[in-house]
Amino acid sequence: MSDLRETRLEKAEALRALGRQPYALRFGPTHRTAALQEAHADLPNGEERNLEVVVAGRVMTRRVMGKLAFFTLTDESGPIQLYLDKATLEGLEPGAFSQLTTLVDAGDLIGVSGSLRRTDRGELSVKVSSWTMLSKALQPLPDKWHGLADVEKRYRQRYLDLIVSPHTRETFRRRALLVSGIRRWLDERGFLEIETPVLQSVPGGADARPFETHHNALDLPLTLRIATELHLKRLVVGGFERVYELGRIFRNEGVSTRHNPEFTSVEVYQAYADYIDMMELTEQLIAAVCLQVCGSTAITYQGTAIDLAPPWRRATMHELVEQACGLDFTAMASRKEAAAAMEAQGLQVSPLADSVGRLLSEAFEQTVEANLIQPTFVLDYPVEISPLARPHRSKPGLVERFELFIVGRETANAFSELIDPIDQRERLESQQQRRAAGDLEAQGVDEDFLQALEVGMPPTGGLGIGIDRLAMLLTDSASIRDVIAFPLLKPEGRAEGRGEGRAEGRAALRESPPASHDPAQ
RNA sequence: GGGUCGCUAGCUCAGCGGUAGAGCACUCGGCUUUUAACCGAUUGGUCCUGAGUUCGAAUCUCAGGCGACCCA
Repeated sequence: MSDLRETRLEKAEALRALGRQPYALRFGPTHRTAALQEAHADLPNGEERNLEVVVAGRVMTRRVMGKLAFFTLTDESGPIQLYLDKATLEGLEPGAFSQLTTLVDAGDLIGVSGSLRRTDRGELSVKVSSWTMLSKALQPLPDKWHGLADVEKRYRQRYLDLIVSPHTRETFRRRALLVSGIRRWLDERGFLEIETPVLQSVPGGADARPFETHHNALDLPLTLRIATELHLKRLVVGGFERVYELGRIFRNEGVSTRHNPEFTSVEVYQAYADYIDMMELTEQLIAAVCLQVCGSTAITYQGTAIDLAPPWRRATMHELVEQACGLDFTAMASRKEAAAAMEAQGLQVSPLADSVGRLLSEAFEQTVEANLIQPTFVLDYPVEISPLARPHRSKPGLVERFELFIVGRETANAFSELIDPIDQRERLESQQQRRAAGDLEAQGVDEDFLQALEVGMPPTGGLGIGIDRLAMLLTDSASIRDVIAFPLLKPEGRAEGRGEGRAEGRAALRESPPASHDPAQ
């Protein structure tokens, strides 16, 4: 409501009139609040410690009672109580107490200095002797007790969610630890992170529709990358034996609790390795970062206990499908036979699935996937759905590929990479035909990538891990939007009305005196 | 793409055909040990948007917007 905002603007002006700037330049806290809480846990109730501390943060709650007041101040590490005693504050500066209690609102950022005192009720507090306004908030905080319950508002105004929800802060803190932990683990093992282009002429490396954009100066249509795979492989051709890239991927797809159009992956390539090596790498890497982030490899996800201690279960797709629905796809001689068997089991058969291998994959999705709760490597995929993976060393029609499933979700995908340039060309051309036939997710032919393979690529193991899904797992988050700070949402319908409000606000600000921080003055 | 649910004060919510409500926040007054402080008074509304039904719509109907969840 603009009334609340007007009141706060008036308070900002009142501060200026008193010689207190509502927006400070800098401030030097001596401590974080959590460090104080920990270091002075032994301070008895009702006693004071003769130590000068300076803390800064956001005022979360105010309790004013005449000549004494208590505020809760929160910095990134957590809260601490401010003990505001009129006699102490006004001893140094007349009016300081009443200014503090009338011109500082919940939501403002302030800095205080004072000594430490534990109140009679046992709350460690900074007994404030002086205070500084650091940033005057014009908007009120959400309800201090209920917080921000509106899920949509939590996503649209994540800053509010972060201010009032410690749990949300912890989620993004853990995500940051996860990302840095993965990089550190790989760096320590000699992997180099090399950045590859986001803007590409030929999207490749995955089956997905890309976002399309345009380069003006070159008058060139471009797409945002749907994978980092083909460029990282070029780097392996170039002689880097261990490379990775952790970064943003863009796929022009729907939004769900498991999909955001932009998401984060890490792809890892190791020369002279195969998919067996990548399985080991995957479980070691994920177990290590889980231990760092969660303190244990035994975690709980949405009420289910998950054990990420290696080694993890390994089973072929054929075995898992047979166990789940009794269908032995190794015995299926034709698509027709496989389709009939699936329909007899009550499974859905898509007309787009034009081979035994694609039907196997559909049967897997329908009968197995959701039940793979504990970490499971699913091995040996049909070649038709794996155009970049090497043919299996002993199983015709299959490739050396695994996907990792945890809590029913695909979390990683890896191959013994296909390095035979002739085979690769045939596979991509076959993809191209599907594309021409209307499969918008089928890959195109990247001639430069094929050229690179012809120069000679060492046998290589490659791996991709979905960082967002891993973050969901390690933060016990039900939706991918809970682990993406600013998930994609449609613009609000009421944007016009709000825009007008903001325009008024800017105009109002311009009416205030000329900026005193102009260096020319 | 289909289904279910939601959208009312800054926040959290009630109201479900008859004057638009509560708690917190805000404003004012009181209060030197509170921590969802308390006590008293006041203020605050495009009931998501539009159309329809009706003497009368936040409430019923239809269409649309945004979101959540489930299914594909």
